[in-house]
Amino acid sequence: MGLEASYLRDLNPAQRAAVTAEDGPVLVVAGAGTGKTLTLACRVAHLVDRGVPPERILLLTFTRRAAREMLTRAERMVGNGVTGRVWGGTFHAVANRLLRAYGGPVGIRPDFTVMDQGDAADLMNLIRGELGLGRGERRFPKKDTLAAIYSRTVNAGVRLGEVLDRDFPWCRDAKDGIRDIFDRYTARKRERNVLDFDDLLLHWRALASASGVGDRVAELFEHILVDEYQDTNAVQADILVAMRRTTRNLTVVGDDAQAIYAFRSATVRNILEFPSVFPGTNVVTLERNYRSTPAILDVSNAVIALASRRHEKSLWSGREGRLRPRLVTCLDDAEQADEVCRRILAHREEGIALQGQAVLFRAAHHSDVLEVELARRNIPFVKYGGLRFLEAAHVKDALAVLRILENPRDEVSWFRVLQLLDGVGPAMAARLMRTLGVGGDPEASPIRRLLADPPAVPPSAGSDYERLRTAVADCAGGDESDRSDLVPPAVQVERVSRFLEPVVTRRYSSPASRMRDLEQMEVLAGGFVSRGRFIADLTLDPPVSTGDLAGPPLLDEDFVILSTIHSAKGCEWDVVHVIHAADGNMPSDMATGDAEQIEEERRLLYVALTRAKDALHVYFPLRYYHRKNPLSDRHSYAQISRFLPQHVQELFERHSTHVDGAPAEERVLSRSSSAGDLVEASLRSLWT
DNA sequence: AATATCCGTATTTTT
DNA sequence: TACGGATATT
Repeated sequence: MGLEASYLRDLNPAQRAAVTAEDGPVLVVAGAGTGKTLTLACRVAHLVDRGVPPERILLLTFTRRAAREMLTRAERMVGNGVTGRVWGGTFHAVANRLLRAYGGPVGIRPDFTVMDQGDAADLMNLIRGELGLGRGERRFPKKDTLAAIYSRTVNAGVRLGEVLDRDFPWCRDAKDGIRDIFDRYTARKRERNVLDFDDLLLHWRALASASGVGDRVAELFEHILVDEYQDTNAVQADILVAMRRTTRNLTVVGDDAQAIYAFRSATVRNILEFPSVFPGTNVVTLERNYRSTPAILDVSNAVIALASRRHEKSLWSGREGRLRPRLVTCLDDAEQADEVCRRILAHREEGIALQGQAVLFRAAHHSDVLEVELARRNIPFVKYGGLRFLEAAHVKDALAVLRILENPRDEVSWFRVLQLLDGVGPAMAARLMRTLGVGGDPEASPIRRLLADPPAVPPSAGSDYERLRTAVADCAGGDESDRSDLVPPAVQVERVSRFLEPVVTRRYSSPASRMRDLEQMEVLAGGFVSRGRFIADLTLDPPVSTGDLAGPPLLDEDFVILSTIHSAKGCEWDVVHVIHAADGNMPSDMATGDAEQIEEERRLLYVALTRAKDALHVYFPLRYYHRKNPLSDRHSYAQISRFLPQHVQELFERHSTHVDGAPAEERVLSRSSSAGDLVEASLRSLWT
């Protein structure tokens, strides 16, 4: 055995087997906290060490953040600056790059723009309106539903009828209309030179499967590595098969117990069937957990043990410590927020920085009350998941202006931009678009017409309109030919912000913080030389948070992470607080349709619990107020999550929040007015 | 008559 | 945030 790289010495035998596996297909089944990231990073380092050119390695991850992290770790191991040449990123980001470079032969123009989910929904809505659907006496699915049906249909490769029957039964009657919308939707994207997220995958598959160019693309890479394989869908699996037609060097890593993206058509079949799709697969299983204490692992194992499909591996902890996780019963959401804040501060007193702590929840709005409480106590936080930077209305407004400059045929963006003008609504916007020639003749130049021969607008819109024209003129480089790249993207964002400022002030609440977001956007744009690249990158890898209730934390400042469980995938913290562990929230009422959905919700709780290294707190509010009137005392009682039955609860240390010495259960009794169901509910919380 | 605007309500999870 | 429905404004 020759000189052994130092990074190999620190691995356990299973990890080392995965890292040093021979060429050919490798499946690494890696339980939570078993050093999966380390193993993958090591394998990249090992391949580079063995002489594989870094630019011939493709590392596919679930987020760009994950790719960056792994390549940084690999860089520390080999330390010669070459890992920067590895192709790393999400399936979507890599598709974007490959299609621009090699897509010609399959009919892709290199200057396509990328539409995100929201844009796709907007285009669906536009078409829905054109076809006059939804104006009849029967209800017709709304834009977000249409986008969801479409995405599910193409990603799962299942016929529309089946998708409707299985997942959207209430939309079955609208099938004909939906088909018409989908027809127009695909035609429209093609005309406008636009790809949505699903197209990126579909066209990559087509590109890789094509003869000729497909071979060239497949041969770009000697090795392909895929993280979070349990959360890939059928199209992504097809892409890998097509990309591995000449060499079979493919390493996939995943854990079927952590599959939480079935709603996006991901299927664990990809993992289960991998060895039969790629015969001769070397299967390595990682079962030793380095992350969590034994007590935390006991609870996590107990939760996943109840899954209907048994999982093969059982995690064991390599760590010390038997401090039990805490299960805390609270009176309500407010008291839960109060208690979480107290525990966060108590841990900080013990020396665990805020950065080492995270609060996890099922749905983005579950942290609303907590966010207010954190702000009140001046505890800084950053929220991941939920309303993102790109979903904020003012950011979409700015992006829409950039989009019409980039692609003057982008009618969705025109429609949005024109309605920003004071006194212009949908009808006036549509008329202006016709006058500018947005929808019609591909040769028409709406930008030129806007500058040279502007249509009349209502007096109220006058000053907005003039500022828009100034911004467009500045960004377009002052004449009709598109010399956009002469004006740096950051300057373009600044010009657009100037147009938007009065609009933002007039239309939105807290305009100051929104203008700060636009400044943030300007900073982001500073890293780009091309507007097109900036827009595509922003769409594929948006910044993760907005919310600045507690002020935007500076990089060197300490802050708590608030995150949806989905966004917490792959992360770990010293202390984890899981809130709203109530039935209806976990599992979500929205996901109790069939057994498979409920199983996914169970795995979601499992993912949340296994993020914790040293301490775990699970909180359960007893009562939920009805939304209608915050002043009224109308409320109902929750049950603890069905995934935490008695014998699992016994693995926790149980607590109730106390105020004036009375535990939450007793205060419910003393405060409540009507007896019967209240007594029953509060008693139930004692033994369920 | 066409639009704008206000208000209350419901909102899963993400590339 | 985005909708539906009601009312206000041009």
